[in-house]
This record gives sequence, structure tokens and C-alpha cells, in this order.
Amino acid sequence: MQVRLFNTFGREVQDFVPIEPDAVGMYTCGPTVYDYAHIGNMRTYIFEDILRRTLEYTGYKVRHVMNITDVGHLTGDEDDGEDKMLEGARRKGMSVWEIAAMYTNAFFNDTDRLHILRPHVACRATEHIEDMIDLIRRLEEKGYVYIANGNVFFDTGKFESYGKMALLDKQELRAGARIEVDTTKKHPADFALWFTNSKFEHQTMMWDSPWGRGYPGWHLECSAMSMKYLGEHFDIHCGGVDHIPVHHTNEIAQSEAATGKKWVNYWLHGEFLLMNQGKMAKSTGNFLTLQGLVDSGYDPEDFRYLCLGAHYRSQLNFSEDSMSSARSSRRNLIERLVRLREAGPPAPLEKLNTPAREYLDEFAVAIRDDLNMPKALSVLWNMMKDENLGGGEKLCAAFAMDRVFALDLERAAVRENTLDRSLAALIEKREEARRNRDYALADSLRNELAGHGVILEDTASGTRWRRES
RNA sequence: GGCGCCGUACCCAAGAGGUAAGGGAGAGGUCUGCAAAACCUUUAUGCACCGGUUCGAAUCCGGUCGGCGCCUCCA
Repeated sequence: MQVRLFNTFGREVQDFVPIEPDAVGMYTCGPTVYDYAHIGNMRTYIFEDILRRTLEYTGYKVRHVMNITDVGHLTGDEDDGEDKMLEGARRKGMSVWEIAAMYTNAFFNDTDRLHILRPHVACRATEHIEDMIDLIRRLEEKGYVYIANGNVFFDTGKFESYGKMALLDKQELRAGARIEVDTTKKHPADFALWFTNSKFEHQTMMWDSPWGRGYPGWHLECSAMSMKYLGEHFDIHCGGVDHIPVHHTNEIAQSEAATGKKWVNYWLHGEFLLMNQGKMAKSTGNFLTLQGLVDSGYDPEDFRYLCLGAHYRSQLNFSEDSMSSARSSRRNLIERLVRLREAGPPAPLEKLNTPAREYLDEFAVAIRDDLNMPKALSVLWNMMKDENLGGGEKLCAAFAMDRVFALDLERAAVRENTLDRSLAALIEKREEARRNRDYALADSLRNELAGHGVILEDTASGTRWRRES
């Protein structure tokens, strides 16, 4: 079945045809590890994870590469000059190297909790300086660079299709609208490949190069590392929408100028998570971290569920309401699965009956239609509520879908059901009170159990208990 | 100022020419000692607004209003 994806390059939904028949090379822009990632960042990584899982579900073998930007670049708005890594280091009283290690760990801790698959290669910029220098050499040999004020720049005027993906030719760019243009550049769009004349004080991350001791420009690492691990021509490159006009535009320019050929076939970009009517951004303090959500009583899966509810190319408004409704929804789903699971095991996938298979087909159509997860989720719900399906069928199909949703449904469906002996005794005591029609006592015991986070449900087949979640 | 995207019920959100998915929340009911849970019913003749095209428009075209993003590091 055909996977269709929206390609930012061309701005249309296209049939996905990989370079190799069954294998896909996929590069995703990773974190700059100078601070904790926020849930807006995480939304993009979840989108990329869904892309990867959709491709794998379809049968492709995916090779996933992601960069870790551990070289410092500019800090936030109105920035005139502190290196992000240095700033982070100063704040924590650690070295830039320690900062990078600490926030890299924090990043993967978050992505693990969100069931985001780890990339096959997670490559650090600082470990690929030689590859970057080689790339600049190639560009230099082809005449795409010039040196000004001690820094090596890419000459965008020499690259004819510069800005094609971002439609920059249609724009009247207001260069210098918000930040002063570096007057040493020939053109405002030109960007640095290598700095020897840092505008930052106390730069500690520096390397020798043919152009002098210094450090690489930001865009360079993605070009150098993606080509190293995926080849000079590969299938998919992803990132947030903010990367379209500058970062990815510059990556395309330097990569294709160096190799003289097409670099990436499909460009996919995830939209922002908005909060308080604006984008989530570290620089303005308008952001939340995953741990912040956990501290407020949410599970990481609640956030993943929230993200599944909106298409990746739509802005998603984060609010207390939307977050708690995602939590309720996910808990309801798991409640259903738990009840089914208590009644019996999932049916084997290969013996699934036709109605259940039809739901799986419908699910597959949805995810392959440019990752329509809201639609896929509605298929799951319709399947769960279909009275013509047996419990085992439902469990089996739900777990199959969860290979893409990644809400950890299979584990969540088996509720840990050990209860402290004293609490179990209270339940027994209440049962006795009910048998004796001493409802006042029974109710007070129920309240006492509620105080311990144990909720009772009297059903026709006896009393069930569950933990307040 | 330029470019791009968006406006669907109380909230989140699919749908992109053929008569409004799904979830959350709310209301009524069945069951129950009471609850809870579950189940059933229910909540947009309507898709920001105004025109136009069409047998037919949330869907296409034009305009108006409102929101967001990018043009600067950024998911």
C-alpha cells in the first residue's frame, strides 16, 4: 500500500518512493543540548517517531540518523551575543562538555518516556569536526566560499536555486528587520561555514582548521553528518517548520553545491505547539517541560496522546483543558482494554477475522495518508465500540495499531493488581457489611479506601477495585 | 512591509466538491441500597463573515474580519 507524504519541497502530498525499494534513509534535526527540551520540541520528535513507525509498519527498513548539537550557537531573542552552551555552563557552574552530556541524557530520558524510538545513529557535532572541515574544503574547491573578517562564508549568490524549497524568491526579505546584518557579508543571506573571529568572548570549544582556529557554523553539521551516515542522496529529512527558511535552506545549498547533485527527496516539517496564543519558546519563558507535566499529575503518554489528536502540519493549541481531556480519553481507552484483557487474551494476529482486519486496513489507510493520526485514532475508537467484534479481536487489533501510536497499550491493559493486605481486608469487611445491609458502615469503609486511592465498583459479578489514576 | 498557514459544536480535532469522523465535557435514561463504572439516548440544516462558480460548497474563486508562524538562533 502506498504511503503518501506532504513534501515541503513542492508543497504537495506525494507518493513516497524510496531510493532503495525496501529501505529508507531518514535524518531528523536533533536538539541543541544547552537546556532542557520543552514539550513543543517534543511534539516534533513525536511526529518524526510516528513517521518512522508508519514506514516500519508498512514494511520499510528505516535507518534513522539524528544530530546532537553540542557546539554553541546564539542564545534567544535580541541576541547580540552569548553562546548557548557557554550560557548554560555559566548558569550551572559546569563546563560546556559537562552541560552537553547532562542535557543529552535529559533529552533521551524524555524521548524514552514518550516511547520515541531512539535513532540508529545519534551523532554529536563535536565528534564530526573533521567531516565538516572536509565539506568546507569541497565547497572551497568549487568556489562557493569567501572569507571576510576572518570567517568563512557560503556565497549564496553562486548557488542558483538558493531558497527554492522555502519559496524565498517570492519574498521581499526584510534583512536586518530585527537584527543587525553582518556588514562583512556580501549578501545578507550568506551564512558562516567556519568562524575564526568569534563574536563571543571566552569561546572554549575550538578546533584547528585550514582557515584558522575556530568553530563550525551551525548549518554545517547536519549536511556533513547526514551525508556521512546516509550517503550523499537520501530519502527523508525532517524538522520543525521554523527550519524551512534558514536552516534547511542553507543545508540544501551547501550540500548540493558540494556534491553537485540532489541531496534529499522528501522534506517533512512539523508544526508548532502553541501555548498562551504563541509559540512555545525557551527565550520567552513560555514553555513547559515533560517533567513539568509529570509533576502536574500527567503521564508522558497523555502528552503523546494529545499530539496524536492533531495532524502534524496543524498548529496545536496546548492548554490545561486540552491536556486533561487527552488524559481522560487515554484513561478511558485503557479502562476498556483492561476489562477486555481481564476477560481473555488477545486473538492471534494471523487468525484475525474479517471485520477486525477491515479496521486494521482502515487504520493503515489513515496513517499512510500523510500520517493522519486523528483519523487513525477515530478508527481505533470505532473498533473498540463495535459490538460485532470479540474482545480478543479488539485487543489484537488495538495492539497492532499501537505499533504506531506507541501508547504502550499492551502493558497498560494488564493492570498491576496486588493490593496491600490491610486494604484487601477493608474491602472484605465492606463486603460483609453490605451482606448485612449495614450500608452506613459499608459507605464509610468505601470512603476510607478512597482515601488510600482505591476506587470500588460494585458490579453484577462482584466488587472490582482499581487505583485512582 | 513581504511570504506561508489557519478560522468546523462548550473544548480539542478529522473531513477538502455529494450532504458534518473521533475524543473530552455536559444533559437525560437503564442498572444499583447509594455511589462508581458500564451501556443507551442526546448536544453544528451547520463549518468566521459577505459575495460568486456549481444540479450540489466546510470543501473551489474573490473580498472582509480575526488568529498564528517565518523573514533572527529556534521544534
